[in-house]
Amino acid sequence: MKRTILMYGLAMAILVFLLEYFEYRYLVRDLSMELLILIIAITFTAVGLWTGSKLVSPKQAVSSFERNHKAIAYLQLSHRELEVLEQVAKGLSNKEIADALYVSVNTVKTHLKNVYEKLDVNRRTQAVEKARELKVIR
Amino acid sequence: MKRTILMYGLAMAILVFLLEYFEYRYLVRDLSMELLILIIAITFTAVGLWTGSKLVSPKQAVSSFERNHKAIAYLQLSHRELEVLEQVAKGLSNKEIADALYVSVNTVKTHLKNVYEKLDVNRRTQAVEKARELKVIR
DNA sequence: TCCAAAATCATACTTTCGGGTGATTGATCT
DNA sequence: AGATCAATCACCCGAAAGTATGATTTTGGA
Repeated sequence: MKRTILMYGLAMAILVFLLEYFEYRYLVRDLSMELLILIIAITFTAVGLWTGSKLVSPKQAVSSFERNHKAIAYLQLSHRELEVLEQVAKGLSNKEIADALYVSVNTVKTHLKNVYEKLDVNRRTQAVEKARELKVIR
Repeated sequence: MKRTILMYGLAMAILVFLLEYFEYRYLVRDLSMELLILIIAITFTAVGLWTGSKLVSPKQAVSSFERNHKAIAYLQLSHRELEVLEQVAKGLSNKEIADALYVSVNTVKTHLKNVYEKLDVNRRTQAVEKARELKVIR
């Protein structure tokens, strides 16, 4: 980002210098003033476009998921509850989650029960829905 | 898109004209040649940036969801099955889906059974997962 | 018009979920 | 030392979800 801006500054300085020096000194008598301006205009439009694309494209390239820690804190979701919720989102059954986390099914159920309460839902599908909306899970 | 390009062409023509006419005719003796070039360069860099943002931003502004009709066709998902799947993704229960679509719970179950088979899963949560991956549902 | 696919519903059965209640353990804070 | 909370597990029960099988009606094309 900063680098792009620096690059732009540098490129612009060089271009100004080159245009000034070469075109002004040697071409100004051969080329018409209109044509010179046109060339400069096109050149810097291109520079602007290029710079713009450099500045903008990273934003859309990154698949943006930033976990909403504020929401998690607000909802008072514990670490374990969050883990279980993530497994649910992957489509696992309680049994599978239990095996994955090395706990009993009953523990998974207890965690899920708490999650449902905190998210104010009463089904795993709704919990996943809501957690996604709140950017609590991917 | 086409409009933006047209706008750019028009703006550029006007700017070239203005710069040519006013600055060249009246300022060229007051301003140094270097300064004139600098002004033009900055102006068209700005134009380039603006145009670039106009051309690029729509892509990222639109929350891109294009239903993958090929996947639907490949999976042989019927219209009704897709509808049920969408309701499931919203977190509704079979009963709620039945009410929403004016059919019996048994019908919903039958549709879901077919969906599971076609998606090669055996739970609603997995079905939603997979359907999302395949861009079959939002 | 006829056929195949889609849509509908039913019945029966098994498994999974969700809700309720209660209990133990370990860590942290006061 | 006592209070608090996260994490763990158990048992029960009813509701929901999923499986299997079969049947009827609609409907869109050949």
